[in-house]
This record gives sequence, C-alpha cells and structure tokens, in this order.
Amino acid sequence: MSLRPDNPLIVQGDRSLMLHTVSPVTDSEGRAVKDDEGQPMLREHPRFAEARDALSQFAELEKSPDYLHTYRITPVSVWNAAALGLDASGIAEVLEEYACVPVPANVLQEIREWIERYGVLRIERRGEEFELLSDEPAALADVLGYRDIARLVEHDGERVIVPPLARGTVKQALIRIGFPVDDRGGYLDGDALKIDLRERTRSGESFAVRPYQELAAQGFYAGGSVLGGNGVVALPCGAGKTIVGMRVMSLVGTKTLILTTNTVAVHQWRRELLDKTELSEDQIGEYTGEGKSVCDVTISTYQMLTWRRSKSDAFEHFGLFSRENWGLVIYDEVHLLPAPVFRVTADLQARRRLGLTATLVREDGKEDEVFCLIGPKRYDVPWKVLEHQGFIAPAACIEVRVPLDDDLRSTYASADARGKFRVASENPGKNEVVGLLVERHADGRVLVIGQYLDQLEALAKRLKAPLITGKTPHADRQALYQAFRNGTERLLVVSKVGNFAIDLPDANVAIQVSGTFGSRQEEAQRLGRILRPKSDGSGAIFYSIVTLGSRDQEFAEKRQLFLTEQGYSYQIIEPGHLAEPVEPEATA
DNA sequence: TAGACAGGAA
DNA sequence: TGAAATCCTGTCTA
Repeated sequence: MSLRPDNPLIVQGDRSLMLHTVSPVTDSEGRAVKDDEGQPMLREHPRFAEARDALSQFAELEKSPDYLHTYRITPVSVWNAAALGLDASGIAEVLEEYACVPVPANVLQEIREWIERYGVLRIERRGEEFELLSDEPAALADVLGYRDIARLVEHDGERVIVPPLARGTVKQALIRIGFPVDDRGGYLDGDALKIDLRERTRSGESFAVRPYQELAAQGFYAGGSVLGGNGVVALPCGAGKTIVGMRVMSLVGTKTLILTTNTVAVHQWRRELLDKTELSEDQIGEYTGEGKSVCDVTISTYQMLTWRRSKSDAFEHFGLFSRENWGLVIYDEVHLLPAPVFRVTADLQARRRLGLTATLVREDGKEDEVFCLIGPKRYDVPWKVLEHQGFIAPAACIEVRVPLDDDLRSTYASADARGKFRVASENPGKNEVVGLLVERHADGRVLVIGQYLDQLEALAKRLKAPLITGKTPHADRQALYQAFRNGTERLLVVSKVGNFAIDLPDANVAIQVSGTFGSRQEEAQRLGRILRPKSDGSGAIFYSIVTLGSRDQEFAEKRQLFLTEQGYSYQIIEPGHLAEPVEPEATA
C-alpha cells in the first residue's frame, strides 16, 4: 500500500488509531492557505465523518481533543463487530481505506486472530446435553489446559460436556482467557403466550413499529434460530427501546420477565404494554416492594432480585426466575446490570435474553460479561442517523469554560485530587453563566442538571426555579414534571434523579453544571432528555459548564467520548461570548 | 390498612 | 477517586 497523505487515519502498532478531524485549506495550486496571523487555515477533514462512522463499528473512542481523535481496538469491540457479521478482511478494508500510511501488519494479524477466536469454540446441544466443540482440536485441548475451565466441564477424553447450569460460568471463564464462545445451545421455549401489537393504541393513536425497531427486533430474533435469541440492542434515549422489547415479545410469543432499574420504569413498561399490545391488565404484573404479583408478563427491578436480609443470607427473590416458565428475559438499561444479576444470569442461559441500552459502554469495564452472559450486540444505529431520519431531535452540544475565582484558586490548589474535582465542579462562577443561559433561552423549556445538592439549591434559589432531588416525594415530582409538560413551569433544576426515566418531550435546552467523574453514559442519558423530536421540528441545545483548566474540564472530556463517537461535536465558547445568540439547528 | 419514615445495601 | 439516589423491608402512627 502506498502513502495517501489526503487520508485522515493513522493505525499504530499498539492497535491505537489516530484520526485527524481537520485538514489544511489549500488553494487551487495545492498550497496551504494562511490566515491573517500566518497560521494555516483548517477545515473539517473531508473524510473525517465517514471514517468516524466506519471505525465506530469495531473500535472504541478513547480521547477526542479538537484535532486528533484516538480510538482503540479491543477484543470485545472486535467480537461485537464479528457477531454483527463483520469479518477480519472487512475491518482491514476499512483501516486501509482511510489510512494515510501503511497499516502495521501485526495489527491486522491480531485483529484476524481475535476475530477467528469468535466461533472457534461452540456450545451445541446434543440430545439432552450441551457439548463444547471446536473444529480445531488443538484449541479445545488448549483451553482444557486451564484448570478454571477443566473443573467446570466433564471431559471423557472424547467429548467435552457442559453441565446445563455451568453453561454461563463456562462462557465467563472462557472469555477471560480470550475465547468468546458461540453459544448455539438453543433455548427452552417457555410457556406460550400470544402477544399481539395493536395498530391503534388504547389511547387511540395509530401505532406502527418503526423500520429500525423492526430491524433491531429481527436482528435479535434471527427467525427463532439458535443464531439469535440472546444479545443487546443499543438505541438512543427516546428512540423507543420499549417498543423493540414489545416487538421481540410478540415474535417470541412466550411468558416474559422484564427487569428494570427502578419502580418508575416498572410502571412505564406496564403502561406502554397496556397501551400498545393486546395484553390485558391481569396479564401484566408488577413485582416490587409496592406489590408482588406474578403474571404472564412480570416486571421487576434489579434491586428486588438482589435483595437479601443480610450479607450472608441468600437472595430472597431469586425464586422469581423459576416461578414461571419464562421464555424471554428482558434486561432494561443493561449497562447498569449489577454484578449479582450477572451471577443469576449465568444460570439462565437456556432462556432467551434481550438487553436494551442507550450506551453499551460500562464504566466498570464489564462489557465482556454482558457479551458472554446476555449476548453480543445484535443491533445499533448511530444517533446521527436517527437524527437525520427525524426520529430524534437534532442537538448542538456546547461547552462553556468558566474560570475559577482567585480566592477559590488557592483552595483548589491545596486540595487533594477528589477535593479539586469538587471545588471545580461547584465553582460559583458557573451560576452566573447558568443565569445568562436561562435568560437567553427565555422561550425554551430548560432543564438544569447537576450532581451536588448544595450547588443545585443555590442555583434553584438564584433562578427562582423548583428543585427536584431524591428527597422530593414522588407525588411532588410528578406534579412538577406535569407542570413542565403543560408549560406552566418552563425551568426545572434536577439532581441525579433527572438521569433516568423522566419523559419530558418538550424540553429543548439542558444545562449541565456538574457530573459524575468521567461517566460517558451519564452524559448520554442527560443529552437523551432533550432528544425527543419537537412538534415544530426544531433542535435542542446541550450546555456543559466546566471550570477552565481544572480537573472538572479533564473529566468533562472523558464524559463526552461516547457522544463524540456518535458524531456529536462540542463547540467551546467563552462565557464572554454568551451575549451572542445561538440558534438551535433546524431539522434538515 | 395505608402512609411515612428509618436503616442498610451496593 | 465519591456523592447521591435508589430500593427493599420493617416498624410506627393514625
């Protein structure tokens, strides 16, 4: 391969990828154009966007400073790509298509080895037994050399039998040594249950599954074959993951257990199912602290399942998994799945399992557990694609960098690492900026979102706006959200309660004043709050306010990674420029 | 019998 | 890295 200097990508020998976001502007004779100060003029690299979209299929964005984005290729990122049908030569083609210098041969070799490992080992059903198989006897012998593997399986010298209850544990142990198993062991069908979607919702609106929702459901179901039936569907907030869940339920047609993060989500699922399926009230049960009814479709929370009287006791409600002959388990917000649920899920490998999430990334690095216990990624679609199709609102992301006052600077300097983060996060200078932004969007529906209660209380007071935190009783929250929806309240200050499960369709401005260390998925959830398409097709604006040159700013960069990967770019503006108007982008 | 609240867990 | 939110159960009051 020759040098192609016009391309944006450099593939390095350590499997990191560097992608240029800009290129110099040249005149008709190919000379770099300089600006007034003699600096070369830059524009977005013409191949940047397509390269980014291609890379996101199999690589993870690691850093995204202005001019140069760094990606990393990891085993799990490659295996997820493999499960979607991408092969080593496909990945190599993408890398070579966009690289400006030759792609190191060792990288291509490593990718090939990883990909080939996916499927080297298979679990298949033989009669009543599950067998671990490989077309390469050497590979099988190799993994049996690990004591952790050997003690889990029964090896009679010829066949390797996986005890049904060890199916998940074996897969976990194998992925840890770098062998993701292609589990074709199939499923128990569960008790049949006819679940039809309605063409008109109970509230009377016409209802149809959107094309991408149908593709996601079919991608998971795989025609009912052992090639599907497990795995994860990743869609942005507001893109209707619940509907994908329902469509899968109607395809599988069986008693279903749905697990969610909190009781609000439990109620939402039930409401949605009643609204859009033919299931009746007495077929859908809620199994929570408020009431424990087990029906054909039962919705519960992760905490319910992982509750125990004390540390040494058994999990009290695990029985729910065997109370009914479930044929499908749906894991809502699968990126938040707690560790003990992994353990139960390991025993559930004979049931179909669907994970739903906006961001497959976990901050605890347990992507490999999701991969082998729930399953590989079956479907995702870049957020920007749904934006172009009008299913989510276009959004502009803006970072405002606020300096720290002199008197706080010494407090900051003398604080330890975590103290620094807190001081910078709660920088009172931010409050003034929030004030300006709220004035600027006087006609908007504005959410101010933050992490620290003191800071939020001060802001609520200053803005004369209602504050919603974990302490706010549920009835009061409902009332405030309702007031926001019908327009009597146009400004709400919310704590972490605002991260999940609140449906505020008309919110079009979010102002983030502080966030969890470097949580990518939190940033995504928060942007998600304003992505519901607006009735007039207008766009949304997401402001992230950070303290200039502080740890706050460093963590903000990390938080932005997922959204950058999805094609959002953060425009940086100084507080002094807030007087200039910023118009939301209109839908193209 | 419902609601409010405390306590512990992860 | 830590703060905040959540959940569940159990107990108390009315």
